[in-house]
Amino acid sequence: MLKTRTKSKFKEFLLNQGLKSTQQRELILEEFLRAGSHLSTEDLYLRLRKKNPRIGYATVHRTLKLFAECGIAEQRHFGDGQARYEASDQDEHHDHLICVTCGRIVEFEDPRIEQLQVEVAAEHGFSIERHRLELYGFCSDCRQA
Amino acid sequence: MLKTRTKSKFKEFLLNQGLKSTQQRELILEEFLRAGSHLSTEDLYLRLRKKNPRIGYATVHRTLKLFAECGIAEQRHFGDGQARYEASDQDEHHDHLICVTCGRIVEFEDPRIEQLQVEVAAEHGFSIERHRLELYGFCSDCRQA
DNA sequence: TTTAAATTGAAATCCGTTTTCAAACGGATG
DNA sequence: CATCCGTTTGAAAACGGATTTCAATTTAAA
Ligand SMILES: [Mn+2]
Ligand SMILES: [Mn+2]
Ligand SMILES: [Zn+2]
Ligand SMILES: [Zn+2]
Repeated sequence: MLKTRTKSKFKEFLLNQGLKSTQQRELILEEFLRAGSHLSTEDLYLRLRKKNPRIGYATVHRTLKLFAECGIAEQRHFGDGQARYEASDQDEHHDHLICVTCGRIVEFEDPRIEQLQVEVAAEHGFSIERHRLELYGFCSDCRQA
Repeated sequence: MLKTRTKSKFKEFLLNQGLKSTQQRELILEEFLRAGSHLSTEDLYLRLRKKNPRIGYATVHRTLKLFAECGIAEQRHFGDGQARYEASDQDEHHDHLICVTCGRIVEFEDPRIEQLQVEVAAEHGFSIERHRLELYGFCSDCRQA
C-alpha cells in the first residue's frame, strides 16, 4: 500500500476512535514504513532510538498494536518467542518460508493451498476465519554451505 | 503408538543418553499417555498432583522436553502463549483445525496440501524441514449458536 | 553397602509483553 | 492566545510462561 494512503488511513482511524495524532505516532509510523518487514518491537524501537532517543519502548509497543487494530499492520509469530509486525498489503494475503539457518523470510501465496484449506475445513464442519502456514527449512544459500 | 512400545522407547532413550529411569518419569509418562492430547505443562502437572502431590512443576516441564527430544511427544503452539504437547504417532504427521470459540481441536492430514507445500518451497529454492499449518475458525457447534 | 552422578522441587530468574501512574501533550473552546 | 480536560507518554513495575539454580534426595554402578 502507498505510504501516503497508509498514513491517512491511520489518521482516519485515530479520528474515528477519538484518539490523538501525536508526534510519536507519526514518527513510529514513518519508521515502520521505511524499515523492512517482519520486525519486532525491539527492532523498531532501536531504529527509532537512533534518531530520537526520547521515544519509549512502551509507546512503540502500543503503537504497533494500534497499527494492527487499524489494519495497516499485521502481527506475526515465527516461533522465536517474539512478535513481529509487517505492513498490510490491503486485502492481499501471504504465507511464509523461513530459513532455519539464516533466518531469511520469503513470502508466497498459493491459491491452490488456500482452496484446499477451505475444503478440508468444510469436511470437518469448520468455517475458517484465518490460518497460519509456515514452512521451515533451508534456503538455497544455506543448503549448499 | 502402543503404550508399551512408547514406554520402552523412552526407557531405551534414557539408557542411550546416560539418564536415569525414575519414579517421577514413569508417573509422568503414564499420565501423559492416559490424558487427552494437546495439553499444557500446567494441565499435566495439575492432573499428576491429584494422585501424587509430591511432584514438581519443574520436573513435569523437564520431562515433557525429554519426551519431545526422545521423539515420543511433540510440542505445539496454538497461539495462546503456552506450549502444548501431544503423543507422537510414529511417522504420522497431522495439522490442526482450532475453533476460536470453544477451543476444540480437530486433527487432519491432507497429502495434496503437503505436496503443494514441497512444490512451493522448491520454487523458492527452499527444502522444507518442517511446517506448521493451523486453521482457525468456527466448529459446527459454535457456528450455529 | 558405598559412591558418584543424575534428579528433584521450591524458589529464583529469565525475558518478552503488558500495565501503572504521574507528568506532558493535543486539541477543542472561548 | 489561555484555559481546560481527556489522551498520551515513558520509566519502572508487574505479569506469565519458560527455564535455571542449588541443596537435598534418589538412582544404579561398583
Ligand atoms: Mn510477510
Ligand atoms: Mn495434534
Ligand atoms: Zn538461509
Ligand atoms: Zn467450537
